[in-house]
Amino acid sequence: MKRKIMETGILLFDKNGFKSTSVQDIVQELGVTKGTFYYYFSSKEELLKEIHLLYIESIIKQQEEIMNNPFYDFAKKLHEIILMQISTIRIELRSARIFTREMRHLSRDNFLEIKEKRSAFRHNVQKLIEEGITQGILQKGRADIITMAILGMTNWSYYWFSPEGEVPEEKVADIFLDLILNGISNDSVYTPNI
Amino acid sequence: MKRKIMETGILLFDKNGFKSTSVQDIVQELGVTKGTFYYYFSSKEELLKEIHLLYIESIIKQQEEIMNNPFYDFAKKLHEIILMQISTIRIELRSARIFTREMRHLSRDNFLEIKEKRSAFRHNVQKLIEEGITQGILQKGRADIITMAILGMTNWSYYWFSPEGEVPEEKVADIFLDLILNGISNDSVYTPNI
Amino acid sequence: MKRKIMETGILLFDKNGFKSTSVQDIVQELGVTKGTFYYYFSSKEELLKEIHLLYIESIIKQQEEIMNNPFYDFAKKLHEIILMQISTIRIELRSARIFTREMRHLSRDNFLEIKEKRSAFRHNVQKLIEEGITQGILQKGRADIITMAILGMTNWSYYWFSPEGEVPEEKVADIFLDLILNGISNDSVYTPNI
Amino acid sequence: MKRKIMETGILLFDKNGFKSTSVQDIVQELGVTKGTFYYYFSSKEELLKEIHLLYIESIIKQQEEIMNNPFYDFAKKLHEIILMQISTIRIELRSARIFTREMRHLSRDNFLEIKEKRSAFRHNVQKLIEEGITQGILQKGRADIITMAILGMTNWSYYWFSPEGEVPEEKVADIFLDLILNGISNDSVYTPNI
DNA sequence: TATGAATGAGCCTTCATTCAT
DNA sequence: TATGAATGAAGGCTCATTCAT
Repeated sequence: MKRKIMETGILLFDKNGFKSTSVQDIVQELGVTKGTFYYYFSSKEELLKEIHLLYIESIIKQQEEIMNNPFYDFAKKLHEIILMQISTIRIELRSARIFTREMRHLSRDNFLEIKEKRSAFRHNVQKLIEEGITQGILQKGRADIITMAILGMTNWSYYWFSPEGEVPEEKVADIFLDLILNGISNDSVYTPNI
Repeated sequence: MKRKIMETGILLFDKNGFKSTSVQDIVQELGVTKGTFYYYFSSKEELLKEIHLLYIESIIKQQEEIMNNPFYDFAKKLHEIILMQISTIRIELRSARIFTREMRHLSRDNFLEIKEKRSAFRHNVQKLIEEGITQGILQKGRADIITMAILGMTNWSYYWFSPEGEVPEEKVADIFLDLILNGISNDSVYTPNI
Repeated sequence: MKRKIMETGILLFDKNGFKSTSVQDIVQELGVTKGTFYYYFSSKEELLKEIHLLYIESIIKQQEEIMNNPFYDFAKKLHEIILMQISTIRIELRSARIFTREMRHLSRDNFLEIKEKRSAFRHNVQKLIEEGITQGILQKGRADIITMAILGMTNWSYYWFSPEGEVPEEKVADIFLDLILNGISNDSVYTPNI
Repeated sequence: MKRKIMETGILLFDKNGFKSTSVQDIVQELGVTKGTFYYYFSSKEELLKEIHLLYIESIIKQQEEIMNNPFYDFAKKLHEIILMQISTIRIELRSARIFTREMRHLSRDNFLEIKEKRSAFRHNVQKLIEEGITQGILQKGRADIITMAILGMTNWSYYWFSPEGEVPEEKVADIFLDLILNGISNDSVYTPNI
């Protein structure tokens, strides 16, 4: 039952937003009563928090498996991390969207707890970029801003990518990775602001 | 007064979200009463709609000025469009965030009206990419997905870029443009998935 | 309207208790809606607080007028204060009962504010007793416990005295005063615990 | 277990009131579940009723032992009854307070049952006063109102007397009895309202 | 142009109680 | 004897909106 409530919560929070989804909406969908909801969750916010935790802990775990894989070189790691995020869409699209949109509705304590894990995820990506620079594979540059550019691409994909569309997720990951590493210009002569 | 209501609405919708901001919150901030609000706006949603329109029409207008500037070549246009979006942060950060987060709270008709303009903006970027390809400046590829990657970078910047930070917006735009055109790898030999 | 809400609140809080009286009960009695209630009071507790304040400030004011009356001697003052409390029944019986029964439902801050005024009332009575002792009118003794005995008599009367009964309030006040000053035994020879 | 539930009920009903104490509060305090509660009591009200009965039957029994003691004269009886009530504080303070405050939450039938016993207690006191008058020990007067004055003193003591304070209960009983019999004025010449 | 009073629907949450196990 | 899951009614409170002035 708890799992069913979470699934329905994810569905409705994504569709209508946390604030616009009432506990009534959730239990009605499940054919149970409000009392049941509060038997499993102490508040609507707790449900939101558990949804956040489930998601962030899942992708942090995947990320760490990639980072710690001794058979992966730098490029493979970057590719896998980007692919992982895009692939996540297929099974956790809704959670991912809730994650980026509804975090502000967590209370201060829960907010900070989630924010910390979110930062950890970002730092791991940034660390990877910095390693690439150290190894001479990447150009020197602002690793922090590059990181944000990459996360921007992947996070934004939750709002347009459709697993049912004509382009499969692997293809999107390839395009992203190629863009990030090589750019899209035909030669390398262009220098901005000249 | 109408302008002041809009400004306060932007402030609060951004800070707390559309659903979590009550008409009471807005008028209280201004020291007027609810009656006043409803004299200028027929509903809370209408305020949201006007905020959306003000923003999207402003950036569409800027975009078109760039696109139609006969003195700009392709690269300059791309640079200017990216810079324009980042620069917007300084004066319209809040509107931009509301734009990406609260659109779902518009009623069907208003939603469609805004969505159309939003698509127009995206299509203009995509058209620019396609021109670049046609002109041989860019490599052949999925212009649509490249467009989403670019929009992802810029839209995401609303959630981390701070005009008060150490990196100025022009620098961010340069980094983004360089990433998009040339990538970040040290050479061009890398080919993913081989 | 605010006054009407207070009157109804006094009626129902006395009859059924603060906790057992819902805001719905109050507004239903008045034929208005809950919104109206919350237009005048920020919470149910605030109504309770205002009821407390109205009562305690009223009797403190009366008490001070008696205490400061230069034409009253000690005995007259004591008589008037006891009579005042009994007389209050006729118009503020319900408030008086709420006062002694529902105070615990005030939040900490409101509780302390009311408690302070309540103590002031008690201290004034005790001060009067101490004056009587100093002036040689009363026997020496524990003024504090005597005070509690007197307050017990008068406060308890709220639970049995009926203004419609055969004994008028002045008569009750006389009996109380006589009991306090002279006791009920036929002579003064009795000494307890011998 | 039943006894433990009653003890906890007494504790919490006194501390927070009947209405503000949930069955959940009680079983939580005991580390058991709601099912257990309903195994021993058919409803929350039944617990309240048993608490009332336990208390009132206990003090009625004590009262009757005093009244029927052939070695006690009138004054001794009055003294013992007052002392008994004050002494009760030490072991049954909470029950006594619940008794005077929560009776209204009993259903009609239970209410009447308890009320009858309560009246019996009061009538016994009044009968004692009347006997004193008949025997010429007390002045003629309204025995009913005198009774209420005495009960007021003793009942009120539940709200201020502390067994840990500097004045022991025997001393309080002595002061009360002396006040009732002899009054507190230094002579007997005072006549009110002249 | 602006106010202030009122509405009514809906929201989150609590809680006494039931019942199969 | 005791548990754990579930119910359903009610409670306090919020809020977008209306309307006479």
